[in-house]
Amino acid sequence: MASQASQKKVYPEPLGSARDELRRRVRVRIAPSPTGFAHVGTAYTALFNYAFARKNKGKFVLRLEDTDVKRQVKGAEQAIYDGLSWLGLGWDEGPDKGGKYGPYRQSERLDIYKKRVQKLIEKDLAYQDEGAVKFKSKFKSKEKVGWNDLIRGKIEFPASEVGDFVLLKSNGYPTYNFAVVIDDSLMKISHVIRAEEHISNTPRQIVLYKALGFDKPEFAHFPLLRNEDKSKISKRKNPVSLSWYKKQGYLPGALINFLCLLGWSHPEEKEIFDLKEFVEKFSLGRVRKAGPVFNLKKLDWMNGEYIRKTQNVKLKTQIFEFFSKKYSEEKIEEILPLVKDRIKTLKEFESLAGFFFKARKPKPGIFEKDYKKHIRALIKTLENTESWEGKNIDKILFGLVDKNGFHTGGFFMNLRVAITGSRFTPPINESIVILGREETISRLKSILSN
RNA sequence: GGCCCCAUCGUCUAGUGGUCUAGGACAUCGGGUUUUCAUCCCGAAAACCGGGGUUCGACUCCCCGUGGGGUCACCA
Repeated sequence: MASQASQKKVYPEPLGSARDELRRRVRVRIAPSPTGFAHVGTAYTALFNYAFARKNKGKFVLRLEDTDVKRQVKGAEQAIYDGLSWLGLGWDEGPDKGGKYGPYRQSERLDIYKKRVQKLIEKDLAYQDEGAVKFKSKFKSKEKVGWNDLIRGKIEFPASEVGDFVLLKSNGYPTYNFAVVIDDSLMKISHVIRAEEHISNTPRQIVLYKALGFDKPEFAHFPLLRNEDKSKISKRKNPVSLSWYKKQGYLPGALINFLCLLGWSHPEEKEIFDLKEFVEKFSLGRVRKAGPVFNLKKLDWMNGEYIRKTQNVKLKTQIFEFFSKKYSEEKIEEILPLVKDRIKTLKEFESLAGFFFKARKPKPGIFEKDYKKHIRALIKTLENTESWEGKNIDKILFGLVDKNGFHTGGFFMNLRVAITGSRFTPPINESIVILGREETISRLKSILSN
């Protein structure tokens, strides 16, 4: 409803002039290294890059930085594809997809780096040293190297900070700082959007752009996700593997939404929105500079919200798949309305509704008083009940309470515990309707026989 | 330690000099609905790191402290 003009808070996007923008097509990338599982930090980086690319009608490139031979892990590459795909963060070019600036695995670009390093040696900008090739830095004492960061503004380092550093390792592989500059240049990356941990690498890279005769791209450094103690997010202190979130039963849309709100805020202060809306509203100007603490409490709430707004037919399928088709879709669909408001993750379906599929013995002592009396009366009544249908069950149960003068709360709790083995359950009347007459009576009887 | 980045409720955040007795969300606590647990609804408590400037006026701008973080590899 609000027109563009009425939105006062328009942040200037520091992208240079509109003409610059047209001249330079937006191309962004993420460059994970396949050294383990797919990391939530990779997803976070991908999210911002994806949004920036889509928003600006540009391309989003996936490049694998597999230059650390020792830390290479076998399924890591696939895990990255799976994780990003699960979240709906699709890329336009990559090792699996190809593209005209490939190859997209650095291990397949070794000859490119060698050629470039050779040129640097010829120009006396690099030299051999113990089997490696190092960059030769030569700066005047007061020189500065800096850039205008799209998120942080002007950042400057004393050029003296850029010492000589290795470009090509003795095993023929490039170092990160060298490969990243060559690849970003050759792949025509226009905006390097990455976490703030890379700020201190940037001076070296800028120096290299110049030495290699490339234009430097724009840089934007967003904040780093933090542990509770504010240190950089880590495996030790947080679940960081994307597959963990999937296994816990978080919905990809909820995880994405949660990540969106870390370091960025919706211009209308909305909390719940999808990836499409994020792309529409995204701007680097709304990215905060301070590192957000990664706290799952809000994700739990958000996931519950997403579960509640998912259509039953869809949610049914998700639960069916989540539990590897262990429970029948028909049964899940029947139970769903009873549990939808009560679960925060797909995984919780089992703890809440598992009793439908398998009887659970109540722990002794969790019954209310008179439970045997209640159960005996129940069995007697239910055995004489023909119509096993919601309205009738309600009528019969309340009638029973009335007739015998049972304490209502105690009576229903005892029925609940006898049937489900728990005091926290979906609505019990509706549950026994689904469970069926035979199973219900059988479970009640088994309580008395113990 | 050098260099660099950062600083609003417990947490995520709004805020770009006056609209701030600082707004929202999660979490927490209290209440309502309810045969449990949830959902839902209502309410409460909870923050501008400190000190100097600039200004008629600073949460907002500048400086200095303090605190936190990142980075200083033939890791990325």
